[in-house]
Amino acid sequence: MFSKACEYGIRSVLFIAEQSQLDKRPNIVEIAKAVDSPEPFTAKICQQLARSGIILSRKGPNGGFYLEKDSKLTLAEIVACIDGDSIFKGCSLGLPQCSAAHPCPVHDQFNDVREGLKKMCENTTVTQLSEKLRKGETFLKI
Amino acid sequence: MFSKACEYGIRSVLFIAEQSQLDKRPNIVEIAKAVDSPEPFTAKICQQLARSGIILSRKGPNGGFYLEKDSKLTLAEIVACIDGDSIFKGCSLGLPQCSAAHPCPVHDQFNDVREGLKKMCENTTVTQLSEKLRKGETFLKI
DNA sequence: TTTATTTCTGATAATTTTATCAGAAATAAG
DNA sequence: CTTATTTCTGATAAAATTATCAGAAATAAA
Repeated sequence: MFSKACEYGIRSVLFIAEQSQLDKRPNIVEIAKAVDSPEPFTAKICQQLARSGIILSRKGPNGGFYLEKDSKLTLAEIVACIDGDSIFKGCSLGLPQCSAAHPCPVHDQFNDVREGLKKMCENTTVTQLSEKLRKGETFLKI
Repeated sequence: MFSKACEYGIRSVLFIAEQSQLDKRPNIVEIAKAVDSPEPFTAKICQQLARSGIILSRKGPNGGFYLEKDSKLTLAEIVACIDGDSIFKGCSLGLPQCSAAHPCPVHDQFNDVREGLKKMCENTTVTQLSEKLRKGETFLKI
């Protein structure tokens, strides 16, 4: 459903969010270890997210990645930053011109699924998810 | 959401279904033209589908691809044949062990979406979709 | 001001997916 | 039986994604 980059990206942001709540600023080594992802690739992804302002970063000693204190970040924003919004918008059969007026054969069927996915991603906040993580109710690796 | 191969595969099968209803047996050249896909790549995909018994094929003059007369083929079977069932089953964050007992942070949220997608694909038949296509209510290219 | 630490940047490599090609195997039709 | 047509098979090429690496830029701390 998502690219590997996006999977690593979401996992990384959730870990960063959890650590931010504890006033920590994990670096790439810690992040990659925590979410069990390849370190240099994860670095690329975090840099992309930081460049887009999705997460914040600080260079130098004791630096790392972190989130704004009252971040309202949603899953949808992370996905759109890494994979683009074709998963929310694009035609399931890859037709360049697919719309209600000129629908592909599965347009109606997939519209519901897609709309459900979109709404869910827009309504799910990172804070909300990292809270469960902190409580040990959910897991980021293995 | 789906791979290019799967998109081409679904489009091809829908065209084959439509033509089968008219007692025709389109060959690869006709299929690729009708669904606007690269011919050799489409051939590979149709061969894979034929090998799996999803569609039928006949070699030689006047040969091509076709469907059983009373085929109950669903979208789910095509997708599973080409992309596998990870879209229906796998963890959205790519964790190898993700379950209700050991859930990833988005397990519950995505379970609903995934379940909706699965049900829809299992309940949508190719015949049903090709019927609309035949009536000109839906389109396979551009 | 120097040093250690860390993100950031650009180049490169490996793998997977997408796409192409040539020729063998099968088969219907003449 | 021969020929033309078509699927089928295996090899190969191109592009995209995934992954790695080396060094520059920034910055906190000594």
